[in-house]
Amino acid sequence: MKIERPRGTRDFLPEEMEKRRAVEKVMRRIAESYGYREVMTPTFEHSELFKIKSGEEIVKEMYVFLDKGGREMALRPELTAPVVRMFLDCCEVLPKPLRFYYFSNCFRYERPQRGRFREFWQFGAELIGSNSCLAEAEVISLAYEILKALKVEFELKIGHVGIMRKVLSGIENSEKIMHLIDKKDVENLLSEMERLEVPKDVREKVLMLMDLKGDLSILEDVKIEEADRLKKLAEVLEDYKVKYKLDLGIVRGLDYYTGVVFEFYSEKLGAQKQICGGGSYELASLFGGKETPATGFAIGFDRVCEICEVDLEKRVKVVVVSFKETYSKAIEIAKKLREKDLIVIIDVMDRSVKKQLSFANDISADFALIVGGRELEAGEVLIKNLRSGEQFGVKISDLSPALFVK
RNA sequence: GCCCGGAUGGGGUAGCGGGAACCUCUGGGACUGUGGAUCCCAGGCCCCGGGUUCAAAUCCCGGUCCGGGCCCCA
Repeated sequence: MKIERPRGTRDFLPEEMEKRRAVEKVMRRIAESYGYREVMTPTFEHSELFKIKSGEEIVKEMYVFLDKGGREMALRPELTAPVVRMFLDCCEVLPKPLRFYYFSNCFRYERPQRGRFREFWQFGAELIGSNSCLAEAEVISLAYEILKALKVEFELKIGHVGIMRKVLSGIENSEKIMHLIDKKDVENLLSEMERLEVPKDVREKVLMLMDLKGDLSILEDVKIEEADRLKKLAEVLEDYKVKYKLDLGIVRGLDYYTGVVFEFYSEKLGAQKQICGGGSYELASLFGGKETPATGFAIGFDRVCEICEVDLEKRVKVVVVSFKETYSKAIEIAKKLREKDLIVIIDVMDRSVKKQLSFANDISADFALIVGGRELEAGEVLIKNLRSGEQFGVKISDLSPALFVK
């Protein structure tokens, strides 16, 4: 019986890994250029951590298990909660603000489909300790620059939970309304507001705000304090040269969001269009720590990999071709060339010269270095350019990486 | 959790009640010191379990996995 890969997981072959690593490298470099430093948290946490953040129901969507001590654990379904937990465990006294980034795999027990897997990767950043719109703008700019550097085509939508919350303040059970607003489910929204006996002026305001989309000017007539915050944020984003679209219909029902919320979308994917999401939140006090404002985002790494373009690092690949009687010399030469940063591959199948060259061709090597007995007598080896077919002898003492330039 | 479609050598496909075929691939050889072409030899498959039938890759049921969508999306 063959053992199969678990549902919703993937194997990555070298070609794909090379792209993923290249993408990862771009993300890291940009995050670091903003002063963000990498952190890493455990693959699993007490399931309680995620329940506190997202509610009891998410247990259904998590990989939960009891450890041998009977503790209930969960494979992390996301990284914001663990990072905040880590912050409370050991970083509360570090100079604020803290700038962290992370890149790790996460696990969710969901029905897989395009762009959605049970094991997936998130790249994200959290700026902890500031609640200013300058902090929010920086975080948005970081996500924006990363996606731009990867040549992703996207749309950035920015909203603010405070505005809608203000309008709905005093209305009981407003989470459901917020949820329906986020879903853009107008029909059910109307009936729900009717059921909750929401005053007419509030209903009209909700519907009006929901449809407000566009640039700064849409906020002109919104006379709510929180709108001024969004306005200020928008102004700073102009300085960052970030192109965005305000959308007050983006809300999010969860209580820990405190202000700005934003989402990046790409039309190149299927049903799972969102490639990045984030916002300002206050989780520290939920987890039993001192109230601490923070802003962060998480990029769906797998989705971005599907639609982005990166330059792959090209290292010169050389196959050292040898004969039985020259094999030990070939190893010696291969060793030297590897130290000079070339990729050097040597036969381990006791193959004929023909097969070794054929193999070099199959793996798209750039050069073959033929270590032959006749040439060795003159202290030489042959370098063959596998693209052009050109071949010439060179003294072993003169072997330098410069000879292997495509 | 729900709906639709699918699963045939390592990869891509044909067959859709009665001989499992093709392309590619992998290893070796023709050619024992020179790759890409050609030819030869070898390797390996009907997703799993049950049922119908004289006979199942083929029809039926259940499961697993994949793809698309719904729900969800922290």
